[in-house]
Amino acid sequence: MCYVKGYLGRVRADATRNLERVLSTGARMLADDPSATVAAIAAAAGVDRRTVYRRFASREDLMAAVYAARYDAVEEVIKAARLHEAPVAVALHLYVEGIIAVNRKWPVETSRMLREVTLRERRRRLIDDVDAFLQRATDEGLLRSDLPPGWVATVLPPLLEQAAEGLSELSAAQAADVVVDTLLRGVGVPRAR
Amino acid sequence: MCYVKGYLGRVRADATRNLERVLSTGARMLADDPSATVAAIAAAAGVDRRTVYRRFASREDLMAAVYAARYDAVEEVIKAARLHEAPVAVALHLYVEGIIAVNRKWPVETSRMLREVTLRERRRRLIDDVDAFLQRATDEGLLRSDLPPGWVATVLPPLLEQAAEGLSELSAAQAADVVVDTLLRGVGVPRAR
DNA sequence: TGTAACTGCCTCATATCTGTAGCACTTGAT
DNA sequence: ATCAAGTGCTACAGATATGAGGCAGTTACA
Repeated sequence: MCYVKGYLGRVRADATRNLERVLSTGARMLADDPSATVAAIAAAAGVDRRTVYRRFASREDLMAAVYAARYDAVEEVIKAARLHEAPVAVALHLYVEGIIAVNRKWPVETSRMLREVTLRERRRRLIDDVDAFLQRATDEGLLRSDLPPGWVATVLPPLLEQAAEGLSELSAAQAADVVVDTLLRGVGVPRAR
Repeated sequence: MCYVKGYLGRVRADATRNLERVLSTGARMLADDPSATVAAIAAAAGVDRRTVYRRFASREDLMAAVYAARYDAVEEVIKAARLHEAPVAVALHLYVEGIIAVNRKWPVETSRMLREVTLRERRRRLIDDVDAFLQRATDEGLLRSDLPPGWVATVLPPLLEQAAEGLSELSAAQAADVVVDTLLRGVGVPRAR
């Protein structure tokens, strides 16, 4: 169990700052190498290893906190994009732009399963939300309906991941333009028919 | 140094069979979890851990052999697709289908850097080959030229990876149809203009 | 059938990572 | 200024992974 949750007393400002540093640095390190040691993460965050263990009960717990931080951001993006009510074209663009930003801030790979049940449920819900949106986008005529089921849902996450790091010189909004454009229209030159 | 390389004496048939089992099983295991232990790989291959170490000088050496096996397959695909001479549309389809098959047989993630210099050079050369091909495809009017440089090259590998495992009920050729179609034309419904 | 190659199993040393403990010290809030 | 919260440092035990040695037993090939 993470020490931060449930802690209701007074917390010093530098303590929370250190904690955020550990979280964001940990996200970067774990994204780069999922088997990064706690010592390496602590060193990169400019913090003693012991300090990490004072905040997080275990390495697994730290990872869970990183995942949770990412899921927080993703849920906010989905909420802001109003995936199940906004016009599909608008929602898609908002979602793409938001997730690219999230991928840059929390670049962790969440596909690797984690023991914590609540996290897996959150992940499942997020996937379901996006699936439902893509279904709606198909029903409303934005997306093609002649593709293998789940193909767009499968392709979208890695696409957003590549956009986050591959289009690093572009802002999230600009990168979203590229992604949505190439996703919908493809990278091929339209041929006269 | 891998024991197999440079070994010129007589080799028993079951020995080479065991070696192939270790390689392919290792590829699957390492793809699933890059930090899979040698013991786990050996157990999954139905072989003693000691046997693995008799063939490969170290864990790193085993990984290098797996990478090399994948690169062998990729190079063969590139050669068969005649990336720098065949008509771009044909070459693209052959390449996509071939790499999907390779991804299914050798699902290892090669993006993680390895110490061995020769492997990095091979990787570099493969990337350069594909880059050159994509440039030719753009010059010849198959691919759009108004996209950020390198965007297609960035997107293609993860796309082929997802196709290999996401479209598992399709053959490599059928999956290639889907990939090429959605890559060139996109997943959006073409709008009247 | 005999021989050489190969394997499985048990063991061992070494290294590394995890998680915990105690103590001196610094820093922030009041 | 004082006190409590928080940190850095050193050290330690336990677990686990890496390689390597030895030996009996088995299997392919002549």
